[in-house]
Formats: sequence, structure tokens, C-alpha cells
Amino acid sequence: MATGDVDQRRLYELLWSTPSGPRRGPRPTLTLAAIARAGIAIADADGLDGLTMQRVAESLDVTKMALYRYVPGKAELVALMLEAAMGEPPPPPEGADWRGQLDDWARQLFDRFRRHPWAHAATIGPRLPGPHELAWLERVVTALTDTGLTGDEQLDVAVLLVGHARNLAQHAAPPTDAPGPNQEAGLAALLRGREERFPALTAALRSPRDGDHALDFGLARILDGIQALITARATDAHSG
Amino acid sequence: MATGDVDQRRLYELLWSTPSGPRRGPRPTLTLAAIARAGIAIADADGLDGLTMQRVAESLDVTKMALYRYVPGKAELVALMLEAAMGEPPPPPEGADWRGQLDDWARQLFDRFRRHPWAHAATIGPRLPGPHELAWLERVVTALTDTGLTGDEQLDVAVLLVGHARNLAQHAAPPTDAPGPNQEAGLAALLRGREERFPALTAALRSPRDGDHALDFGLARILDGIQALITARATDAHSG
DNA sequence: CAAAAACTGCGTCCGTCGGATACAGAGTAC
DNA sequence: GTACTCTGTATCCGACGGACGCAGTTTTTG
Repeated sequence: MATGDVDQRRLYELLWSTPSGPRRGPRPTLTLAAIARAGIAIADADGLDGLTMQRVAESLDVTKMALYRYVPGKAELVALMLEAAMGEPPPPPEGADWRGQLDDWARQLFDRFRRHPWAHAATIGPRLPGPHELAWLERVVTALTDTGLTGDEQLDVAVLLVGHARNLAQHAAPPTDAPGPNQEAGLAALLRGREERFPALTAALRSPRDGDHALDFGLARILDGIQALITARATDAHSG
Repeated sequence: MATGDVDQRRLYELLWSTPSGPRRGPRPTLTLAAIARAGIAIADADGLDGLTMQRVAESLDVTKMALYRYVPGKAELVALMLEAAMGEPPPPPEGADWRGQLDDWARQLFDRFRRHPWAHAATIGPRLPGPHELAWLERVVTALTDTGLTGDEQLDVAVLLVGHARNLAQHAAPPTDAPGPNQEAGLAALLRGREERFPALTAALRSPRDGDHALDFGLARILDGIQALITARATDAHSG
């Protein structure tokens, strides 16, 4: 990853254009989808640092330079991989209210991020979103329609939720991983011998630990906060 | 950034060891702090991709390889930069309750992340935290002592807040930047001509936009949610 | 049916980056 | 003063992203 420059115009066409009509010349041996799939497999295993044009090409039985006929560069390849890895958003659970919908939505997104650890790094900074990404966003706003929240607030909720899901995916190990030593074990080791410097942390770690509930905890607090706002809005509207 | 391997033992010594006693040989011309400072200046300007050992060395009037006498590699340099860039946590505002303390804490952290956009990428995945990072954590847990939350929950609150501050720093432009076109302007342009595909998003963007309040909004919801939990706990304790 | 046009895949080359290694000189302890 | 140790440096290497131009193949046009 030493390429920070993205060809915005070409990336837009790659993300949003429909398959074009009849072309001249020999027919391509590869497809964008296949290239993205190959890249995802490599990045899932070895991260974005392990993702090289060379390896992608090898896994497709092509030369490295052949890829550049399809993709302008590595940055755009990662963007395509991200769009493919996120995929279509799942349908909202039937009969669920806004809270049930958002809860499910956040957990599904968390799962996507956990399955593709490189996705976190790939979603830093301003980006050109793809159709799938916008479809995920659309789901949140749809769930919040008729709750009394303004459009701004609906988008802010989306930002808040996607941030939480993404952040917690980095703390959690990928699903295939063995249990292994978690973050807090290392924290406890670090604190040993420094108890008087970090007394509150030491005390917090002394209490009984039962599994990792950070996703659930944060999600519950966020949804509680949103619920309080919606309730307040409804009360205002009725009384005003 | 093509170095994902970190020498954990040496990094621990670099982050946590005190300056050692008298040494033999010629005295070093550089200090770890000066190197980290130089790296921060470069990364602030051009990001982690613009940060090369060569450039850091040049800005210190040394050869590239001289840096490796102080730092095992680039990954460890970034870790040191992060520790220096975050700095000591600010003192809690006087007389503030837990909510006031956490609100101020989150905004201060947000500010640090906004000033150093590369810090987001530098904090992905499991890491060895430095003294400053643990001191920031300690502040949160201290603020939540005697609120009735368990140690687990106090840590979960910290994860939740740091995630929000960090996530929103990436949406906001660095403080020195001109206003410029924000994210939502690009979103509106993307939606043009696709209104029937993303009806809810289109509607949300049609409502009046007045500035970017995503940080405030999310922070308020999170703190509301925590407050609700604390209140419920207190009620349980009194009635049980 | 022939020829031009367009597009694909590939071989070669280059600049840059992170890092290993070995060496010469400088400063300190005995 | 002498031996030892640590510093800064010069040189070298492999890997990577990407530019460029060539040859072959397929479709369109006369």
C-alpha cells in the first residue's frame, strides 16, 4: 500500500457503470468480479500488505501487467474489493420496528467487517461509495423514516452505527480463529507492577470478566440513546 | 507501509523503558523524541504513505540507515509517533460529573485524531499500548468509578467513546483546512438520477442541512444511553 | 472476402522503498 | 594508552507499483 492516489473518474465508472455493449478486439479473459474475488481471498488471508498485484495475477494465471487492463491501479482494486466484500445489505427482519432493524443491521455489518479485516483500513478517509455501500446506508435511513428524526439526524445515526460496527470488528478476532489470548489479557500483563500508576484500570480489570460483550454493550447504549431522542421528539410533537 | 511485522519486545522497551544509565561509545546525535517529532510532521502533511525513512532522515540531516540505530523499523516508528502525537491526556474539567468528564474527554481525543489523520490507520488491529494511551484509558475508568458500572462495562464505555471520536475525526477535515466541499455534497451528486433507487437517502438529504453535528449527535446519544444504564442500576440497587 | 481498426495480454524496464550487512571512526572504561 | 563498545554511514538487495511498447487476435468496414 504505497498508492494513495485514486483515479476518481475511472473508479466511478468501475463502480457504477453497467456492463457495456458489444466491443471490438479479443474478448477479455478476466472479469472485474473475478479479479475482486481473487484480491479479497488474498487480503482476507494476509491483509492489505500481503495483497500485491503479482499475487493477484498469479492466482488468476495471468501476468501482473494484464490486470492493469481492467483496473487503473491498486487503490482502485481495493475499492472494488471493498464493494464486493460488503455485498448487498441483508433484508430487514420482518415485522421489526426501527430498533430491531438497526440492531440487526449493525450486527450484519459487524460480521462483514470481521470477515474482511482489511476492510477497516480500506474505509479510511473520504471515499467514493459504491452501489452496495449506498444500499446499506439506505437501509438505515429507511428504518428511521417516520420516527421524527430529521434527515441530518438519520444520517448521523448511520455514521454512529457503522462506526461502532467497524470499530468492534477490529477488536474481535476473525470467526475462524481459535479463542487465543484476548486484548484484556495483554492489558492485565501490562498493568502488572504499575498498579499505582493506573489504579482505576487495575480495579476495573480485577472485576470478573465473562466474555467479550463490547459490541452488545455499545449497541445497546447507542440504541437506548436514540430511543430517548425519538421519545422526546414524539412527546414534544404531541404536547406542542 | 509494507511492513506489518512488529518487534514486540523491542517496541515494549522503546515505549515503556526509562532512559538508561551511562553508556560507552560516542553519544547519540538524535533522540527518540526528535525522530518521532520529525515523523509526525511528515505524516501530518502527507500521511503514512508519504512517511518514508528517507524523508525522516533528511529532515534530521542524517542518513536513512542512521535511524535504524534508534528504531527497529517503520512499524515501530509509527507506534512511537502515535504515542507522542496523542500525548498526555488533558486533566478532567474541575467539578464535572462523569458525563461532563467523558464529554470533554471524547472531544479532546477527537481533536488529537483530527490533528493527525494518520493516527486512525495507525490504531488498527491489536497493538501494544504506550503509557500515554493507557493514561487516556485510565481517565475514562476513573470518571466512571462509583457509577455502579462493572469493570467490564467501564472498559466497554471507553471502547465505545474512543471509537466514536476516532471515526468522526476521519469525516472531519483537519482544522487548518479551508471549508471545502463536504461529504454530503458528494453524496447528493451521486444520488442525482438515482432517486428511485435510494428514495430514503434522497429524502434525508432534501431536508435542511446546517453544518456537521455528527460528533455532537453521536456523543449525546452515547452519553444518554450510558446515563440510562447508570440510572437503572441505581434504581435496582435502591429497590433491591 | 480482405484489410483496417481496436483491444487484449505480455515482456521489459524504471524509480522507490524497507531493510541487511559490514566497516571506519569516535568516545569511554580500565 | 589501550582495548572495547557504540555510532553513523556506504553499499547492496529484493519486492513492489507502475509506464511503455509490441505482437497477436477479434470485430467491424469496404
